[in-house]
Amino acid sequence: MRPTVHDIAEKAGVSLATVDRVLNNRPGVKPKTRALVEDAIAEIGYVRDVAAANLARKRLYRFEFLIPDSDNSFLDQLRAAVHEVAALSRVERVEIGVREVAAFDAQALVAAMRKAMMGAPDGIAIVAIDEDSVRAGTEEAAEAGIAVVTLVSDLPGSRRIHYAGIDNLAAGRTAASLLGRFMGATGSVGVIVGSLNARDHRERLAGFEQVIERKYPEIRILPLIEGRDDPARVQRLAERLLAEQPELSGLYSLGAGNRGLVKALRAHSPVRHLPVIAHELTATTRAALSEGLFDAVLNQDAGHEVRSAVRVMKAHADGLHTVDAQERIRIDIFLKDNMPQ
Amino acid sequence: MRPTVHDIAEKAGVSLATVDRVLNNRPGVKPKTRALVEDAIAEIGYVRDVAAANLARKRLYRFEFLIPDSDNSFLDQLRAAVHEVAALSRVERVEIGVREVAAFDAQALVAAMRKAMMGAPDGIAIVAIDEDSVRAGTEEAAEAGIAVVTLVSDLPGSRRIHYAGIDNLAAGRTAASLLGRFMGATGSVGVIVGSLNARDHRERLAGFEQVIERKYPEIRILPLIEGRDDPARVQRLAERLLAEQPELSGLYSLGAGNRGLVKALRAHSPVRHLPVIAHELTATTRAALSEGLFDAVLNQDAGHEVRSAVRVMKAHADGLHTVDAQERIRIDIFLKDNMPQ
DNA sequence: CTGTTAGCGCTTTCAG
DNA sequence: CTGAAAGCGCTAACAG
Repeated sequence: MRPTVHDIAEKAGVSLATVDRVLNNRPGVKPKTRALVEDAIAEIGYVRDVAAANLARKRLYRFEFLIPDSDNSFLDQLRAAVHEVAALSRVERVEIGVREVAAFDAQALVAAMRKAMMGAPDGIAIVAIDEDSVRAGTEEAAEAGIAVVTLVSDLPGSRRIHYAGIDNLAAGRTAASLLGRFMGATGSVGVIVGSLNARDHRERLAGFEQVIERKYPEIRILPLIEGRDDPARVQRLAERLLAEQPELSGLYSLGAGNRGLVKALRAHSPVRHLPVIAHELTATTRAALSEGLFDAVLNQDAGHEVRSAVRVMKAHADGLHTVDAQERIRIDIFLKDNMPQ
Repeated sequence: MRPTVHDIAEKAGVSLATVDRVLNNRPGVKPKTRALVEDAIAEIGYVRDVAAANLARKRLYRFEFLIPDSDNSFLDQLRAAVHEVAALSRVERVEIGVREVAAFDAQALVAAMRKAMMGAPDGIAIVAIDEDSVRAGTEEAAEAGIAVVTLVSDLPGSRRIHYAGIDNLAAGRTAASLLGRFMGATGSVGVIVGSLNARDHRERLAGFEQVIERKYPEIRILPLIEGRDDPARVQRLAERLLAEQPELSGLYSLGAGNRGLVKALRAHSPVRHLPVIAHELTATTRAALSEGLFDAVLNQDAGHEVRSAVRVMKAHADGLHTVDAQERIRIDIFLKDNMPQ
């Protein structure tokens, strides 16, 4: 049997209460006694039974998820994932709140963070916006002992305890590497971004350019198209591109709004096939893969991200460690042939 | 507060003991009383606190992992993953045993299963061999109330409760799809298998052939090379292939023993680059990717597989459900540009 | 500063 | 067939 608090108490010749005080380093223990207990703990190789502790403590973990209110499929998945985890988690003493926040609005995000902090939760998960006001908000939370986890888009240089999302630089590099090959290492490639204010989009672009320049010097990157993740706008701009750039021989859509792109391509595809790589496996991109309109889709699994965020915040609350490999969010590469289901 | 057994007892007008008997459907309760309690449970929306139950019960989950004794990097990873999980799990009341089994030997596997069953564990994880004797062994275990999970290689048509591994057919298709493009949809492709007695290898091959035939009719598949997952043998056969097949324009290594392949390619690569796709991200394949000798590596994450197997067996033991999406093992596609770390 | 005691939600003897 | 009571490993008043 694993040693228990009773064993420590006996070995150290003190009461359970004192052991508990030392274990949870609460004040009111004479240094000498403390040392006595600590020695016993070490010698005996005690590990706390977190489940029993939580039971006695009636511990309830409370986390707040702040999700942008943008209307795109990936965020729908993210929201769905949060709600699913929330439902399942009630059984495990975790209570998850979800708040919608105006998208791409640092002020709104910080305001939402402050509001969330009022409830003194154990942790807050945010889709970060890369601005100093948000860093300051994170700092405030950290100061108040509230763990902040960034989701999907990171906030380097802040006191967030974890980033649950993919390496967007690597994603951009991967897209370039695949697309370069699909294009036969030559021709002109169009790049559709959402907004360069979003850090994840900037990073994808940087990674993409890096590899195209180094590895495919014969490929020319056409002037960027900013689709603002808006299907209608993306469609209009893509149609224009397809019409006006006869030498176009590849397309990388690194943001959202792919519904518009697919419409434009569908009208165009009878003319000639164009290698296309996009992000996030949604109903739209999935269909495009099946039809052969898209050649690859890079994906981040929203479910994994949310579960990982919860695991990390919970471990943090318990002062426990996490398995790094388990928390690394992968860049999934989907082709027509390995789509799930 | 969530309703507890006390609430049920009160509502049904019975004692805790009776509630417990009903909850764990143990005998010795008058049908009428049982119904009374069941109604109360339903009405009140009770969900058992598994942690508290386990504490009271001093529950200990015991699982046995039967791992082939082959000497290859992937199995090393798998073994390492089992030991890592074993170490971490002691804290969570799960005790994991590991036994080595002669590789590719159905008899040995069944014998090991029987031996493992003697200890009456809650579950056994096996790297299945696709033979009826193993199905029978699984049946025996199921009969004895021991859950069997297949790891890495599945055993369809058996009573295993779960398969923790990738879809090897899809993996083969994916390899074909990528390699076909990398080869420019034309030329001759060599395929190195481990052994066609292994179901996972057979399936990868089938998926590969399927896509090459349908999608790349111009590509010719050369006669199979059986490397038996043995580096030395793979090297010899690969060297011969490279020397004797001047029209060779692509290579798919779907088994292990890639160390030998890399040596052969390294000697060959100054001559001309050959698109190569292999399986499992190990030190060898990782280096080959970096060097540009391999173009892509399809991977299954041994850590995920083991953790998933444990989660599923544990949930089964508790009569709980699992999140399908979480337990699906993905086919990771690694290029030079998205290798982790 | 330290110890006693009564639980947390559930299971399990042991009587009746 | 049913119930009372003790206890799993830990925490939290409340006394001293």
